[in-house]
Amino acid sequence: MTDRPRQAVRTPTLEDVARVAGVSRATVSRVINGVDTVDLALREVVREAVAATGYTPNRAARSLVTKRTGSIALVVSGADSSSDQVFGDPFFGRVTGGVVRYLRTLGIHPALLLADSDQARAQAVSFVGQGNADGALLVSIHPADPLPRLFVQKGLPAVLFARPSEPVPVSYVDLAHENGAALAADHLVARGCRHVASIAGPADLPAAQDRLAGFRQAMARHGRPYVLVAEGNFTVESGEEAMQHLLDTAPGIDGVFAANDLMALGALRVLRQHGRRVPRDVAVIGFDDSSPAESAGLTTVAQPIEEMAAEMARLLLRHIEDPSGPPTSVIFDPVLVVRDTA
Amino acid sequence: MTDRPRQAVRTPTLEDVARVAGVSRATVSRVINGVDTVDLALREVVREAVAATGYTPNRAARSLVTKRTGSIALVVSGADSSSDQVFGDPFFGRVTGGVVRYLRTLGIHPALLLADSDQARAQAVSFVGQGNADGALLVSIHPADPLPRLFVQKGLPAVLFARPSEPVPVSYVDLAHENGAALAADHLVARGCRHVASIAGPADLPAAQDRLAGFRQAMARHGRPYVLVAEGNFTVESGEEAMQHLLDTAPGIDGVFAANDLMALGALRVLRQHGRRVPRDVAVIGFDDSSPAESAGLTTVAQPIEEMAAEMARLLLRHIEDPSGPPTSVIFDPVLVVRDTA
DNA sequence: TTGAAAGCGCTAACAG
DNA sequence: CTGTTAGCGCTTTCAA
Repeated sequence: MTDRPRQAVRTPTLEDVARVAGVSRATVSRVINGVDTVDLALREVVREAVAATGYTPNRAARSLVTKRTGSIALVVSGADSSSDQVFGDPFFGRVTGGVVRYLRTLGIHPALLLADSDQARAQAVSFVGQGNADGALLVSIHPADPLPRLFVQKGLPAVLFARPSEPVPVSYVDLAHENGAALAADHLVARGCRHVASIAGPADLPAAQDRLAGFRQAMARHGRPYVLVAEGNFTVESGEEAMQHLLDTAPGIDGVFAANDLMALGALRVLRQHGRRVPRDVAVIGFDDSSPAESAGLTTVAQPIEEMAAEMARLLLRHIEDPSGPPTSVIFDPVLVVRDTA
Repeated sequence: MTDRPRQAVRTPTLEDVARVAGVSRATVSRVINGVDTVDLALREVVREAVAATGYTPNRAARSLVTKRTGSIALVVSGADSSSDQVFGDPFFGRVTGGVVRYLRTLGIHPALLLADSDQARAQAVSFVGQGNADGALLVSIHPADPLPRLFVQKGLPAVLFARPSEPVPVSYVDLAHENGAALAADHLVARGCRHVASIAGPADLPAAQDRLAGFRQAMARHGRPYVLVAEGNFTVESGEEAMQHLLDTAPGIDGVFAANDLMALGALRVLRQHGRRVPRDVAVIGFDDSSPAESAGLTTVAQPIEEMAAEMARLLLRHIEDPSGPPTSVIFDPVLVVRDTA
């Protein structure tokens, strides 16, 4: 209690630990970094010294010599225009939550960037290019986002959420969209639906195409090679129009699979306007398990977003660890969430 | 085209710039950092050398000597339990967006932390305590969050969104809740409402209290010193119950101000169940301008969240710049968004 | 006004 | 297996 340091408490350094432990700085460094060529006894001594001094590595100093920052960037890439509310989007929210929760177990906290213009994209690239982060997690709303390519071209470690629409040699996590659609198909058939249709998403979206293909294949397996399809653009309105069109074409429809929840919700509305009871007359299944789906009681196909986000981070860390490793993709299986509409 | 460097392109350092400019490292450093004791001519020479080399400061090296990181933490502090979806919350989304957009103009990208447990809070504190960030932006869902105090106790720069429920000597931005409530009161009165009631928020929430007080005061100014009040807890259900209670007590009600949108939505539902037409029979105003309010066409009081977020960042940066400055608060004025319900 | 030199705290050869 | 030594790239006295 008598000999406090004269000045404001100086953060302990390696030097201090070394002195307390009676070894050299290098040895302490080795112990800290888990190099296993250190005598077991010394290891213990050092550990105690670390505890005694309350030492924590200085990241700047370490970073200066290792050329690594130990942190990563989470780049959220909305559409260039309507990106006003990107961060409020529950999808981004869940991805972000998954990433943050996983990374903090490793003591790392991602830097958040928004890439909603060419300038912002350039900024994001140079942010990690200049070594402010060791790599980037890229979460785009648009599969044709130019950002992935920019990172790959500079040789910067990056991992995407969802396969890009144009092939880029980069790691990503994605959903087995076909399987999700198959889940919906199986459920509809099991319910006894005999006249099943699908509201598909935009043709330029890989995910939308996969969902449609998966649905068709599954229906074919059930002996229904032909499926009536109307195309929407993932909005509620387009879902309404598509449903209207479907009804005009085939009034006897008793099952609908929409490629996303919003369109399913639109379909629901039109169906009810036409006096169809859901699910009794017509069963409806969406995709995404978004929050409107939940509040509307929509049966839907869910993706394990948080797990996918964590895996994304894991992949990136591995890439940073071993930059020569090949691009990898990890595909997750969806789950059917049965609620009131099917 | 002939003399490329033999190895992978080395990032240019101060040394390189100095050589090109024909001056010392120190001079370049001075120019970079805007020290104005440098000869104008030299200044120009250095600038050209910087441009020629494509130099960018190495943050780790700079940080090592200045003891500053040049980055800040954005700590999102949900309730300890139900924080599953914090990042999906549109409120956090807007705050985050505002912060990110403002900071990126300064080339800084916040590290995102989630403080949803004592351990996570400790981690957040030590993250900035150990110099991984120069300060923290604290966005709590709960005004009694212990986090602000933890930061203040350690003397770490922090700025809050919203005044804490217990006084803590810390800077914050907040809304003039009273004024917002007054806006609602004025609007109701101007519409001709004669029997006005309010659904208040939880009594332990400063904001809720301010809203109620502001509403009462404004009504008093309009010669209506007495206002019927029912208390809710900011959920839709509590809004329903409160409205039911209000209707039981005073069936002649023709105007309702709810302390948040969710309760207003609940009120709306009950009102309609009872055959009241809105806004003809009863006018309803909410608070927050949340997205459900928008989709429901609810008239509501909006806060300029993005601007508040930007100001929060500005305050923090100023604090980091001058740690001796006193805590400051900046209060923003709300705006009435008139939609269909009043 | 400018340069030389020290040193921030750490890791990584390289000897021993 | 351990210690010595040399920097990583930058800012900042201190002299000149």
